[in-house]
Amino acid sequence: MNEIKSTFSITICPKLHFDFEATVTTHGWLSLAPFIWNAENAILSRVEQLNDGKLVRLNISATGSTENPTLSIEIHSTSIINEGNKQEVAKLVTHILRLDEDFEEFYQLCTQQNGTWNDIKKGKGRLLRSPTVFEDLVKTICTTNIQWGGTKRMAQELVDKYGQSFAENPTLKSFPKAEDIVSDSFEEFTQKVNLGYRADYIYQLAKNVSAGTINPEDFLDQQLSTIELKKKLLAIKGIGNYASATMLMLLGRYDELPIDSVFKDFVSGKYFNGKKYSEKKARNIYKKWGRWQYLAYWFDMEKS
DNA sequence: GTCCAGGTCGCGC
DNA sequence: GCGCGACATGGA
Repeated sequence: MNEIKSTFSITICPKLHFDFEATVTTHGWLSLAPFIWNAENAILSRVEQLNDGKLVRLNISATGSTENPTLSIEIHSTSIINEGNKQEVAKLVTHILRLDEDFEEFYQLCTQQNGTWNDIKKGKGRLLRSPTVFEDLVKTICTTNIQWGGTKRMAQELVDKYGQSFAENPTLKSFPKAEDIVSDSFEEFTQKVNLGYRADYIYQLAKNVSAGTINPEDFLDQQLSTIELKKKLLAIKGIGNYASATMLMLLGRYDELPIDSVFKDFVSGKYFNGKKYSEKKARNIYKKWGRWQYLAYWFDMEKS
C-alpha cells in the first residue's frame, strides 16, 4: 500500500457571505460520482487528476460563520505537491463552489419578496458544479430522459470504467477526461458503460473535445453573450432546450428556465391546482426575476 | 411482463 | 416553425 506523502491545507476566505453546506447540498450534483459527501462531518471529497497528471484526493470543509467563513482544503497524494499544484486546486475549488460569483442582485430581489424568500439570506444561491465544463456537459446529458437513479448509475459507471485510480484507494477514481474515453473504440465504450442511446452523444462529444473541435472550457468566457452561448450548447448533440438551460446555470447564467417534467409537475401543482396550463403562463411566474429566473425557480422548489 | 423516465433528434409537413 | 415516432437502459 502506498503511503500518503503530502497533506496540505489551503485556506480561502470568500469575499462575500458564503454558506458552504447550502452550496454543496442544494444541488443534486453532489450525489454524482466522483463527488463524495460526508454529511456527518460536512466534508466534500473527490479524486482529481491535476494538469501534470498527479492524482490527488481533496477534502473540502468550512468553518466560521457565513459572514466570516474559512474554507479548508486538504490535498492527499502519493506525489509531492508543489506550489503550482496548490494553485490549481485553489482555482478548482473556487470554480466548483462559485466563490467568484456575485449574488448581491439576486439577494436584493429576494428581499423584495415577502416571507420565506428572506430565508435565502446571504450565503445561499450558489449551486455546486463540476471542475470542468466537459464533466458538466456529460452529466447533464445523463439527466435527460431518465430517472435520477439512472443518472447516478451512469456517472458512477463512467468513473469506474474510465477514471484514473487514486493510489491510496484504487476504488476512488477521478472523472474521466475526454482522452480517457476515446482511448477506447466506440464499440468498447458501449460495452463497458451502459449509457443507452446517450453513449453516441457522449462519445461524439469526447471525440470533439479531444480533437479540439469543441472547447467546452471556453464557454466560461464572460465576453460571450447568453444567446451566443446557448447557440453553442444547442449545437452539441444531446443538448436540447432543457439541457442548455441547465448548462447555462452551471456556467453561471440564470436567464433560462429548465422546462422539463419536474418543472411542469412543480408549477402545475403549486400554481395551477394540478391543471393544465400554457408554457407562457408558467414563464410569467418567474419573469419578474429577470436574469435570476433559474435560481428563483430552484429555490421556489427548495422551499416547497 | 410492460411502461417510461429531470428529452432530443430527425423527419415530414 | 410544429408534430410525431424512435431511441437504449434499468428501475418502478
